[in-house]
Amino acid sequence: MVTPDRCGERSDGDGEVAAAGAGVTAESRPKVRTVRARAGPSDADANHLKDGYQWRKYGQKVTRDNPYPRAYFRCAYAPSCPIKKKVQRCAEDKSMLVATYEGEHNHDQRAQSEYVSDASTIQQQQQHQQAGSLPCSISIAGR
DNA sequence: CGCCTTTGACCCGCGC
DNA sequence: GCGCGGGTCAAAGGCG
Repeated sequence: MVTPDRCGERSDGDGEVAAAGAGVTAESRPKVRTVRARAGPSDADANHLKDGYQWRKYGQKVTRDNPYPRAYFRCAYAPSCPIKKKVQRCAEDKSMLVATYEGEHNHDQRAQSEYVSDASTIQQQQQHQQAGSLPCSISIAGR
């Protein structure tokens, strides 16, 4: 897809859900990471948004918040993964996808090596996540 | 043969 | 107490 600006929107550190770190403590800051990714008009990006993990779609529902259907994904690589992923489009920008990651992965992230050419890069990505700044791990732009 | 995707229905929780 | 919304699970079909 023509999405060179992979980090065009950046997740500004859970700015959507956590409402910025302004006085936000671990209590008001659940393990929810909201990542905004630019996707093409095609649903292919939303249906197979590969962030480095294997996801299995387990449901789709249309909410009143968004005129577009919201997709629910679970980690298919590790059934015991407590993480949950919700993907929905921007009501104002159908070309933008909002991925909400609830929880953390319970298994190794080696699946990410599929899209990362260097193992050391994985460590950098993990460090970035720990730091709280999501480096736009979405690789939809790679398509 | 295996895995993944899609649709529908059901259930639970919260709000008024 | 009732209603609405959201979320999850299950089954079937299709494709690789």
